[in-house]
Amino acid sequence: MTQHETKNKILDVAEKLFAEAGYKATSLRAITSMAGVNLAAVNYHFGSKEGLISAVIERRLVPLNKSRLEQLHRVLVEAADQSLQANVVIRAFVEPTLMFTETLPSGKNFLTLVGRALAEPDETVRKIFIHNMQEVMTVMREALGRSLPDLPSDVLFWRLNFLIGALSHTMRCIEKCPMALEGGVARDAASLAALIVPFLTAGMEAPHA
Amino acid sequence: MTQHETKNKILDVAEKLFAEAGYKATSLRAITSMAGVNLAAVNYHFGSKEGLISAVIERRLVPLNKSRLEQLHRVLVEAADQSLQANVVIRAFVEPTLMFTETLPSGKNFLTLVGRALAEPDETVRKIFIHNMQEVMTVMREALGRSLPDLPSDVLFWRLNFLIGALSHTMRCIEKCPMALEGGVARDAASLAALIVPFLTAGMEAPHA
DNA sequence: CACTCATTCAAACGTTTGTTTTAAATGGGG
DNA sequence: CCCCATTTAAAACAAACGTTTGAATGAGTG
Repeated sequence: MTQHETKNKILDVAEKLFAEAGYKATSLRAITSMAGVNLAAVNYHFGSKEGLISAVIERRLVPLNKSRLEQLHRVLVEAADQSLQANVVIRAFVEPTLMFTETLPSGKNFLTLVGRALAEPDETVRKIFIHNMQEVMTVMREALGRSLPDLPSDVLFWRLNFLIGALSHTMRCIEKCPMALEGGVARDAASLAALIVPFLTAGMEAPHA
Repeated sequence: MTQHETKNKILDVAEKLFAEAGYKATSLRAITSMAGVNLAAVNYHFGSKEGLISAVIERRLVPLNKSRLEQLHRVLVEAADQSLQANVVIRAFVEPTLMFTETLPSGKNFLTLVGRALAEPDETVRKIFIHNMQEVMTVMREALGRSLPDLPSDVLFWRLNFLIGALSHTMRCIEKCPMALEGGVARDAASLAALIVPFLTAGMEAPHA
């Protein structure tokens, strides 16, 4: 097995097991044995378990955020002179996110993993995630601010948090909805995006006291 | 130290440490040493670590859900003949939740803990939480359905999930917002509720395709 | 006082964890 | 062909984990 194959096999299995059982509860022995590689390979290639989770997250989050930034910059340029609509900004952020499940076979695993990152008690994981989200969050905030010029800064801040909360919960629900009430119909990523964008847009545009 | 004191001291410390570091990463030794009790006391009084987290959650979640159900039943009765407004239903659910921080000194710890429950990778914790949420979620769904009679069942289902996601993220943000962008102003529970209710109401009432 | 029994205690149990260290085998690129 | 990064197997490491045990404690009761 070549170096490239070994590293990728570890990343694939780790992504799957981290998504299923969480970072803390997944042992390196479970990962390496399922990947069919030696236990020492993780420390050899990634330095530590922390290096592994970092690599697992960044392997997919960097391209995803690149895609989100492209979409955001596109709608910002297209609306350079005209008014920028909130639903356009929100769609630019949400669609690359949810569509990620269909870009890769392991897309659902990754969305589960990263959708849990903000709620992760382990500071290690949270810091890796937040560090990678800094830029796109700043741009997102500016874009939303431009589309909602009458919204006070701190109201915008909290509504952006509500948006992030709703979206990250939805990302976790794609693989398996934890609260499945009877009659909860599964949705593909596209129709889920079509459902959540109007919800978030209305919330962002809601009147405030 | 009486039995009552021992059990409560363990519950208080466990609530705090579980909120800070999560269920898996918090050891019984850390809990018992901080509580000033013997290590074996946990297994003696709660049977197991799982029994402890169950007791920690239910000690506060049962009264909280009782309060939420009271509010929901109240608004359902008051609007028995007239039309039921979505913002009234949402406020009946959200306000007891966020106000919980001011009912008890450890309210923020508990909200952090339970706000993370749905994202918890450990199936044990998730099942305890979901089991305790079943009834109030059913009532909440019925109430929202009555206030939004034109909303298809599966759209209501997903929007309720968006609501839960936004609220649970907010619950975790009360103690410490993980994504703190510059200019993020802290809010007390009351003004946070006043911020999130219009957001969620507009989202629930948004037009759908 | 003696007895009871729930509670507390120190100590140890067996298991699992991440990590490191051996040494030998492997195999692709210069 | 040979070098060297890589892979492997095996073992050991110290540390931390949840749980169990059996003796000590001590307040309440007859």
